[in-house]
Amino acid sequence: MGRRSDHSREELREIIISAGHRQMLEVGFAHFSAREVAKRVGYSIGTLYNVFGSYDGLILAINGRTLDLWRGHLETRLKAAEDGDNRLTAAINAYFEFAIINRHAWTALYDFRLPDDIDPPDRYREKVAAIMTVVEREIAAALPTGRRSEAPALARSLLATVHGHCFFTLNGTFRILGEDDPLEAARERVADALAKYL
Amino acid sequence: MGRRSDHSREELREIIISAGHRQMLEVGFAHFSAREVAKRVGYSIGTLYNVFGSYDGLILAINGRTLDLWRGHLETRLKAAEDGDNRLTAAINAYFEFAIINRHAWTALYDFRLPDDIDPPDRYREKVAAIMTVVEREIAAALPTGRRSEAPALARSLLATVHGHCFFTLNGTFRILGEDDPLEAARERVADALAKYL
DNA sequence: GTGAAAAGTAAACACCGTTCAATATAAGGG
DNA sequence: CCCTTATATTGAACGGTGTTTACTTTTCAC
Repeated sequence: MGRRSDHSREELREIIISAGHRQMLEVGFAHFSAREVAKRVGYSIGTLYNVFGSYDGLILAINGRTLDLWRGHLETRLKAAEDGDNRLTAAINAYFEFAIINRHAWTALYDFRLPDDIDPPDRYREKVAAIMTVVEREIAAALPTGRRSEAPALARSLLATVHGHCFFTLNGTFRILGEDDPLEAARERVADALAKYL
Repeated sequence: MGRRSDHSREELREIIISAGHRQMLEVGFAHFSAREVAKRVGYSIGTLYNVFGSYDGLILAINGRTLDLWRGHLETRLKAAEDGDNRLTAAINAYFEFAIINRHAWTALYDFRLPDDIDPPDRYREKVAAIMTVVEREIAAALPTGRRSEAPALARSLLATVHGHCFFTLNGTFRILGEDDPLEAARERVADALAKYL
């Protein structure tokens, strides 16, 4: 067959990413299969390769979708935060909440690694940076006006801090170690880091 | 063939784990192959399955080896720390150092996930707990005598904190975000958490 | 209409984890 | 020493994977 009248290339890309993302949510990175995605969208495996170039390209697109949704979730929760709420607490909660609800897709963000000598495409980097921007804004708002220049570095470090707690929650490490309130632990670490600015 | 006189079952297990660990170091989790390990040790793929039961069993054994080496590295560095050195700084440095030197093997600890409904065998959990014990001891020593009971929870949380920084360093997230001294950032977060005890 | 460009196909390839009937060796009792 | 039994080991077979590529079909501009 040749071009199908019902989908432009851009639409097809979107369709495949949606189906792929859904499959990632269901089966997780370890059992994800490009062939299975092709079967689901009713195209041949060859077409997937024409559109995404490689398996890695497909995964990057799917993980990119997850990053978009994650940032959206973060911003929604922050927008819904009432005045007087601790916005950083809301952000940390949203971080965990998204990861837990979208367990397999979130995990895939870190299960997948590009070859050592290849770095992620700009589109992907921008999505990561976009999440960082949200966090940075909140950290900056929590700092005294005169020390806002420290926000970027602190935000990176606190993102890593929260990530560590979230990761250990989802990969079972905290279960082994007997930690039963990792969310509270993460909030405490963030509070500790901000305490010295008061 | 039948039993080979030169290796007991226990020795064979050891030989396969060693070769497997070496291969993991070289090619990483994504390109790791049980068949390739079998080829390297000169046994058939069937024998590997007799010894380890499954692919997951083999990976667990190899990751267990990595955990053993990691704890050893930690303890060696702590033993070498001079009096007056900040022992926690030494521990954090050792954490990063091991992960960077053994990049692929360390990463495999987190790339691999058991099926959702199966939890790791006791032997594996004990190895994770053993590392935790080392960290806990150091955290306890850094706390005022009266508050040592808080050490376990704090140690878990700080382990997650350092892990987050180390993970973002090795998976490239920090490169995307422009962080160029993640080790220092991790040390600061640990210091922040301990500051309130002074 | 016609022909070039775009879109789509699926067989072929080389790998993978997994199983299992067949086989080879070792150990032990008579 | 032989024969039995338990153990150790094999490798072909199976169904799956990502990837390539020669091929066909469709679309669209002229």
